[in-house]
Amino acid sequence: MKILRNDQQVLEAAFESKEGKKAFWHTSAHVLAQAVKRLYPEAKCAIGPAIENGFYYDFDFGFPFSEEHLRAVEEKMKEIVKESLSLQVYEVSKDEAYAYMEERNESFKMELIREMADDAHITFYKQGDYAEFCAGPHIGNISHIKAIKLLSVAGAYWRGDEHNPMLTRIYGISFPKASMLEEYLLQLEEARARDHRKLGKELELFALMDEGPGLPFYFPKGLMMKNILIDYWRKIHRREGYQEISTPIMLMRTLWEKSGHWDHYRENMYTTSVDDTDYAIKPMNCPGGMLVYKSKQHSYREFPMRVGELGIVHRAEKSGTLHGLMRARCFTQDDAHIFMREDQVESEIQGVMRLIDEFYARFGFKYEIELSTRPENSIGSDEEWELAINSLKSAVEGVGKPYAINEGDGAFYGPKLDFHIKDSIGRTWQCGTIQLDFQLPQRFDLDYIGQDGEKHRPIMLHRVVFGSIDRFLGILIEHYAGKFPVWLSPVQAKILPVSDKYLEYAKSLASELSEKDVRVELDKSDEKLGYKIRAARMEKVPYIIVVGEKEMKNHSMSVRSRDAEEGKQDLGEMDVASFVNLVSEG
RNA sequence: GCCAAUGUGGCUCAGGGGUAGAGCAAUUCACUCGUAAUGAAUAGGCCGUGGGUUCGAUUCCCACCAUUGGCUCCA
Repeated sequence: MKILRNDQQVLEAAFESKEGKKAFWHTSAHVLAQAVKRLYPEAKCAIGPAIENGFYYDFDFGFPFSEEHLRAVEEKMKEIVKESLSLQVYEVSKDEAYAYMEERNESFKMELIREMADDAHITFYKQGDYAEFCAGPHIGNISHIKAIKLLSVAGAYWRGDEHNPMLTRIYGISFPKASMLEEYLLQLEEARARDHRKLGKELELFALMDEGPGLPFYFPKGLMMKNILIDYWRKIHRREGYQEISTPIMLMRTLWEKSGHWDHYRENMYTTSVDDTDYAIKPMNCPGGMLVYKSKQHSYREFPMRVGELGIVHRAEKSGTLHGLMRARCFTQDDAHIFMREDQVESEIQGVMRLIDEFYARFGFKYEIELSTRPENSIGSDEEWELAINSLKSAVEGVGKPYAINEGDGAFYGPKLDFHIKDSIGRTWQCGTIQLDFQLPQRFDLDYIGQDGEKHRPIMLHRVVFGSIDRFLGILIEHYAGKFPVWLSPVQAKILPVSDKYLEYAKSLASELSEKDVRVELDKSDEKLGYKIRAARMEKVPYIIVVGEKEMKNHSMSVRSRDAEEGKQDLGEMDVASFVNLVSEG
């Protein structure tokens, strides 16, 4: 066992744990507040917790807080840390605590204290001239904070409520070692290099234009990828017995009134009017799907009836929330509605779970499952909710997957299972969901003829696997950092003639490969081979094909793989058939 | 929607009250080339949009639009 020799080593060891980091960052947040109070005594402190990566503190400065102020605060923090102040802990009564904050005019702190029990003993942490009440824990001395970086300034509502005043939130991170900060900043850079908006532009996949905020334009390569994802989706869903429909992008107001969207979702819908009739562009596919179901009578013999729709939906998301393909105003959902009898619910849910499992495995995604239960403002009877939650539970448990319960986070019309995928740099994204819905079948008065010859109401579930295909593509871009697997690459191979003399041969090779369904591109530029290779590598094309004198003579090609790091980039000379094989294996 | 920042050729960015600059990309010419950048030349911008201040604005001020980082929201 390693023997720890001094405080700093103990601290560094503690920093390895989640709790250790939390204490370290929480203390850093206090130092941040201390620095702010020294520079701007009039500033009011709100709250300042440790977060997953670092810490933040909310202040009311009473003036616009800029990047320059941020740098000044960071410098002040570094100064304070050098004072090597120890943290003192003591308890005071509620009245004493209140008096202390009142004296300093800390109105947010006062509000927090007012809400505490009258006989509460309030713990204070104090370092030098700065003290505040806090549950802790903290590190013993601020001198352990060897590296500090204040990362950004942001607005944040007091207590997270948009009706409250907006405070200035300062985000920062700190470490017990300077090298750890450097490493962290490198990681941030890596994440930025993967940003799907940056790669989307560089790889010519998609773009967002000023003329359509949140409305993505797909370029040929991006649409190629989207279509590949759709082809894969269709193949698997056909195999699983899904039918596919398409419903109009715009429908009359009366439909949306019936579905409840006109009342509950109006502010997110784009509307228009034609011949004095109101229309809405669909924010969801379900109501259209209901009309398709109702267009004929159904029998229990058709059940479970799985109806998919790759529907384009539009939602008027608030301007500040838009984020590339991840949060857009227009996207394609891979929806499906499954109509069934009560006794089919569990096995249908398991079927969807297997499908999701297969899909995510295709991309190497690990995922976690969350079960969201009844929220406060919900509709439906207790029995319905109980049945629905129990079916979801027993379905998940039957499959043997672990899951977390997210109490009260279900949709107002039913509980749901959410699938959170984890990408290659550890970030999680909510994609798939399975939701039971009692509301729409009722609102649309859906029925089927049962074995007993009577009419019954079907049970319906909504489900998506990709969620939004566009968003999923964005996640894939970041997950693979643009180095897509061969089957997903918009260009699988790029042909580089050694010089113009071999251009004709390169062209004939290109059409030969295209005929064999290899997505191939030809570099016609009059440049040296080294230049073309560099260009092709920056495009992250999986295979680079070089053709010159030798290849022309042998009717062959020299293939080089994108994976140069492992020293296996040169795959040597091969004929068309072997290359086509190689590509189809990838 | 709210807080803060940003907006300069296709891209990445510099500049700055007197009418704009680099690198890459593009085009042309020469070279016809064997595994990460051949050389030279040319062209390309109403400095996000609209107002204002000024003899003069891309630069300063205001409004708007879009983007970025957050908050809120995310049926």
